[in-house]
Amino acid sequence: MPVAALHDWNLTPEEAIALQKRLAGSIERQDRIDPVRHIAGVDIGFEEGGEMTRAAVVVLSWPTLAPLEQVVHREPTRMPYVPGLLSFREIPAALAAFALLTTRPELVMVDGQGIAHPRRLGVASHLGLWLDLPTIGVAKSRLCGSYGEVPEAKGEWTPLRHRGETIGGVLRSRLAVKPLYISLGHRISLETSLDWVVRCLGRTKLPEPTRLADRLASRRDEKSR
DNA sequence: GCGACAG
DNA sequence: ATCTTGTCGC
Repeated sequence: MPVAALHDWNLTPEEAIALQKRLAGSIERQDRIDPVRHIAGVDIGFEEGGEMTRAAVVVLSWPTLAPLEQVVHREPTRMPYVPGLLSFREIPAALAAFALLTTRPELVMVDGQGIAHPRRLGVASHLGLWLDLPTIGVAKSRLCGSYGEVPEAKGEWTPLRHRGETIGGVLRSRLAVKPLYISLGHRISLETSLDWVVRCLGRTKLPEPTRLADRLASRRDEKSR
């Protein structure tokens, strides 16, 4: 169910932190999710030295992984970058991009952390609460937590732990390449999250939904259409 | 007190 | 995140 106060973006860092702690308590982590026919990949980045925020969303069909729809949205950035508060900087643009979609996906993969966050509310979790959809955090680097060696074979993973909890999995998505940091965002379990990421892997490091969103976002010349 | 620190 | 060319390798 929707959570109140998610839409407040004019917060002091202290207020944002307090809000994160409260919202983290609403994250659901069930094993089973509804039947999946559409998977969205989300990538949020910045341009013009951070002045502009750009959100790209690609919807793929499952199980073919064929892209069905894609949108890009740009808007002025409202918040500075503060480690741990990234979602407040990125989500406004992501929501605007989602509003442009005609398809409502059953599963969303987001570039960034889910609950693998100091207060268990990374951008994937925050977005999942807002959209009330199952989300998975697919990060290319670590925010917090520690882990042991990750086996070399594709699909292998090691738990990412923080303050006595398992907050995610460090996944070898491709041989001889730096691993991905996978964590549940909302309405899904870690195991199911890892399953879906592995199932969406092609020949590259990133799963198809995130990879296509990344690629779409970096095509600098085109506007949303 | 000293680092670390998603995008 | 972004600024940026070529280059090594499957």
